[in-house]
Amino acid sequence: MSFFSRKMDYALLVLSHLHGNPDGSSAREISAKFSISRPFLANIMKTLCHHGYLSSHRGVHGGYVLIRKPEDIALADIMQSLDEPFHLTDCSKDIEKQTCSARTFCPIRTGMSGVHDRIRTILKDVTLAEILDPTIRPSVSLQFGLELVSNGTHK
Amino acid sequence: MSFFSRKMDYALLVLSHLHGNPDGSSAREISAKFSISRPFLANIMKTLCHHGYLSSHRGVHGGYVLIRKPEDIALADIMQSLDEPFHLTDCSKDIEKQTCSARTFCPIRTGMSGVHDRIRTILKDVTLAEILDPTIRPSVSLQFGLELVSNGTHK
DNA sequence: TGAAATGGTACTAATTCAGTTCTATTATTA
DNA sequence: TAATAATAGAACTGAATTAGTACCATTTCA
Ligand code: FES
Ligand code: FES
Repeated sequence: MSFFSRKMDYALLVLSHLHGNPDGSSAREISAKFSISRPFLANIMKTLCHHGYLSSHRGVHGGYVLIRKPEDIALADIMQSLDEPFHLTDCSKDIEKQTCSARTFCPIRTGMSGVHDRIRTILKDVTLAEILDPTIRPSVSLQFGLELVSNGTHK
Repeated sequence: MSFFSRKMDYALLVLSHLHGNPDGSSAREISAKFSISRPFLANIMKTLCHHGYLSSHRGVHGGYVLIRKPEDIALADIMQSLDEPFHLTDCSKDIEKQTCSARTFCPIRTGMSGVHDRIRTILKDVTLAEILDPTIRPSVSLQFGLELVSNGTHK
């Protein structure tokens, strides 16, 4: 299984396409362009509209328009709207409610929580704007820095 | 669905437990300690043994021993051994083979590839050693730095 | 009035995940 | 030497999730 569901993936295509088409576009157009099942894509676009990413217009020349700024749409947001919030393991959900039976003696609890946070930081940090134009983010160079340091100390 | 499968999660518990028990431990012991289905856990341990993380000893006082250094076991390795290598989307697999039909005009191809790399970097970078003792890694402080910088320029 | 779009909901099929089952082999111990 | 407790290996099943359909209603416009 992929990390991102197809809904998530298709949603990013939709949002990106609509960003390039400020006058809007319909489910038919987008499904044709990317060879995606039309009714499936239509459902996804309904959901995106419902969550305030798109505005809709019915009728013959209807369609959807992107109404949120790409900089304000984080991957974590889309994920939460379409599927569910990110969590690293089953236990991650439990931990907040403190229901995991192993929590008092679990040898990986703290470590996993750190990994959880690192990935969640990426998902909250990366926006549609960066997906559209990966060069705009300073975090790219920072990430390379991180990679070099860790190789130096660790390998 | 969680990012890590249960197999992955249980494997980390197994490896951590065995690190704390250098004389080894059996599937029975570990399944009892963490309340995990014994045959399921046994399968996981077989796989870990098969991939060279553990050595096994049959018979009445048999069991498994951790034979790889925690610093040399990255999350990406375990994931690959138990499930499949990390990939962000269905297309991520295709892209290497260049079979994705949208690849020539896909508006998110480069951006997604960047996200893919960032997450994969974490999975390759974080080892069992860091899971066991999250304070040992310099990347923790670096990560906080990254968070601060990105908040400063972006929010 | 008919075609083309979204709105809403319920349903189905396919796939994956989680867990089981069974038989064989090895080693210890009484 | 027989019972027991462990791993080895493979096939199988049930449950859950994902991916995709189907249907009908409503809106808009030509
Ligand atoms: S598995 Fe739940 S706290 Fe570690
Ligand atoms: S979806 Fe395959 S290249 Fe973008």
